[in-house]
Amino acid sequence: MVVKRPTTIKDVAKKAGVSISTVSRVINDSKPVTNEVKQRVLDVIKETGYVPNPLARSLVTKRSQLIGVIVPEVTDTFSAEVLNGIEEISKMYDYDILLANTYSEKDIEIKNINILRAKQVEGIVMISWDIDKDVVDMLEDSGIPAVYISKTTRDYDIYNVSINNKSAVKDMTNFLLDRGHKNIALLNTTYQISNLADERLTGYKEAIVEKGLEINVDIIKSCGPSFDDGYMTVKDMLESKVDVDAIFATSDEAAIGAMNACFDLGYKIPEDISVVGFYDTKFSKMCRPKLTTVKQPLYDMGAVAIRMIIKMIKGIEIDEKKVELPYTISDRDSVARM
Amino acid sequence: MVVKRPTTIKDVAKKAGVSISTVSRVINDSKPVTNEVKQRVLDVIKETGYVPNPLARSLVTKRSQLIGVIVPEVTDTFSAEVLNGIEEISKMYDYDILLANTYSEKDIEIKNINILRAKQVEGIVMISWDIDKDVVDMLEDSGIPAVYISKTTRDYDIYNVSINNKSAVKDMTNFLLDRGHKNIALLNTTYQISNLADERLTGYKEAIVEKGLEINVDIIKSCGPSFDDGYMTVKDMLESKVDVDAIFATSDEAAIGAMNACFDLGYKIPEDISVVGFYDTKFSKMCRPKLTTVKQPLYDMGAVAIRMIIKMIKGIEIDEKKVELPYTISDRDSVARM
DNA sequence: ATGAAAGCGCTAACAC
DNA sequence: GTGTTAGCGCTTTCAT
Repeated sequence: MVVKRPTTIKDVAKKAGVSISTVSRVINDSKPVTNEVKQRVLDVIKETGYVPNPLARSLVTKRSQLIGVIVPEVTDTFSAEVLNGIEEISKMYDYDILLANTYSEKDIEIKNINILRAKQVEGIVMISWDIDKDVVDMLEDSGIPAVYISKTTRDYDIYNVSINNKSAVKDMTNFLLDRGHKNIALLNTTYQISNLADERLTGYKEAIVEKGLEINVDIIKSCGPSFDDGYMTVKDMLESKVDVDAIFATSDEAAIGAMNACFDLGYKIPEDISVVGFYDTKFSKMCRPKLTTVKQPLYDMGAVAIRMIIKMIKGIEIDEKKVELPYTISDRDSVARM
Repeated sequence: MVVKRPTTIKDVAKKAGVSISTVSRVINDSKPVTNEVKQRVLDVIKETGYVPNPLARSLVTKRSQLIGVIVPEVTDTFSAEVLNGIEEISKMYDYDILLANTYSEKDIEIKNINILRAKQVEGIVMISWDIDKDVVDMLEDSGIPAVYISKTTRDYDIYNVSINNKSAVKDMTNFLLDRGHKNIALLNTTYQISNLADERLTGYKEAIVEKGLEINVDIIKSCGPSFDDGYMTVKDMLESKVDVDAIFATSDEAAIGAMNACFDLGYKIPEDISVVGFYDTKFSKMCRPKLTTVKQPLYDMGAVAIRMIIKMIKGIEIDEKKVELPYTISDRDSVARM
C-alpha cells in the first residue's frame, strides 16, 4: 500500500510547459486560454489523473463546498428520509454533506454547530423537533446561511421548511368525520414544548366544532411518538370504557402501537375502531391493516431546504422564509366507512 | 446578517504581542512556551473566540480530520444504526463524517469514492451489501485506509466488520430445532450475488443434518429482504400446502411480511407456525407477536470500524483484518415450544 | 523559549 | 493570452 504524493498544479504546469495560472484557468474555465494550450493541459491532467486539492482552493476562495446537516437521530425514519433528499440534491450542486447527530440535546447542537463552523461549512440544515432560542441566535450570529426543517418554528424569524401541521390535522380529522366517525380520539405527540401540540390540537378542534360536534376532552391525550407510547395510551383509554370510534395518532409509530392495543383488547380494525397516523413512514405499509395516514413529502423537504441554502449562499433573494409543502392523505385500510 | 471576518492566528499574535509561531505552539502544545506568555495567548484566544482554520491546518499537515462514509441507503435501518455508531465514535476522536449515498450502484460508489478522495478524507468506511472487485481495487490503489461493513467479504483481502452469518443462521436454526420444530422454512435473502446466501444456507443445512433430519428443498426459498418479498414468498408457499412449522427469514422485514401472510391465511403465530427474523431492527418490537430474531450489534459494528480506521490512520498495526462481532438471539414471542 | 521565514496547493490581481 | 507574484491561515524548520 504505497501512498503516492498526489499530483499538484505545479506538476501539471511543468509537464505541460505552462505556468500554474494557465492550468488554473483551464481547470476553472475562468479566463480564455488558447485552444492548443488548453488541450495540452487537459491531456496532462488526464494522463496524470490530477485532481485539484479542494482544501487549498477553499483556503483562498473561502468556499468549502460543504454543507453541514444536523439531525436529531440518524436512525429516526423522518430524519433519514429528509437526509436522503438533502444528500441527493446537494451532490447535484457539487456540495458535500458533513453530518452531525444531536440526540435533540441543545448542548450537543451548539457544540456541533461550532464544529461545522470551524470546518467552514457554507450552510447548515438543521433538522430538529423543537428549536431553541440560543441555537437560533447563535446560528444568526455566525452569519452562516441556515435553514431549519422543524415541525414548529415557534415565533422565530427563520428559514424553515415544513408542512402546515394545523391544517393537516384538521384535514385528517375531517376525513374521519366524513367517513361517519363521531368520537375521534386524538393522541397528540408532545415534545419538550407544547407549541406544535397546540397547533395540531387547534386543527383538530376546529374540524370537530365546524361539524357541529362537541369536544370530548376525555379522548384527547398527550402521548409520546413511540410505539409503546401509543400502545399504553390507547390501552388505558379503552379500558376506561370511553366512547371511541376512531383514533388519530400524530405519529405512525404511535398509531401502530394504538392498533396493537386495540387488537389486544379484542377490538377489530377498522370494523370496531378506525386508526390513522401521521408522516407515512415505511411502517405504515408494514402493519395489517395498512395504516391510513397523513403523507408528508420528507424527501422533498430535504431537497427544498438544500435548494434554499444554495440560493442563500449565492446571495439570491428568497421570497418566503417559511415554506410549507403540500401533504396528502394516504388512504389505506385502517379506516371504516360508517 | 453581517458576516464578520473570523479571527486568524495573526490577529491573536498581534494582540498578544507575540509571533504567530508562538501562538501555533500554544494551540497545538507542540513546543514549550513560557507560562506567562502562554497565558497571555490563551487569554486573547478566549477573548476573541479564535478557532484555528482547519482548512489551512490540513493544507500543511495533510490531515483533514475527515472520514468518508459510504452507505447504500440512508433510509435503511441497518445502515442508519451503523452510521449512528460511526458518527458518535468519530466525534470522540475529533473526526467528522462526510456522507455519501450510493443506492448500491457501483458507478455511484466509484464516483463517491473519488469525491471523498478529492476532499482529502483520511479514511473511508464502506457499508454495502456486496463488494465489487473494481471498487476494492480502486480503494486499494488510492492508499486510503478503508474498512468495509459488508455482509460478505467474498474472498477479498480487505478489512471488514461483520458477524459470522453462517454460524448465526446455524444457531438460530438450532434454536428452532431445540424448541421442537421439524419443518423449518428458510427465506434466504438474495442480493446480486449468492455468496452470502450460500454461507447462510450452509449454516441452515448443517444444523438440520446434525440433528439427523432431512433437508426439504421445497421449503428453502430465495427471497428479497423486503416486507412484500416475505409476504409473497410465504403466501405462495403456504398455499401449496407444504408442511411447515417454522419460518426463518434472514431479514426482519421479510419476517414480518411472512407473519402477515400467515395471519391472512388463517395461521396463528406462534401456535400454528413460528416465525423468526434477522438483524433485530426496531420493526421487530413493533409487530405482534413480537419477533424473535438474531440480534446484531449494528451500532458496535460502526464503532469498531471507525476505531480500525483511526488505528490505520495512525499507522498502528491491526492484528485481524476481518472482525466478527458477537450476535445473540433475541427471544421474544414469535416462537412456540412444541 | 521565541521569532523569521518557507511553503502546503491553490486563486486572483497585476503586469506584459 | 500568458506568466509573475502575492497571499489564504496555518505548521514547521531553522536560526537566535
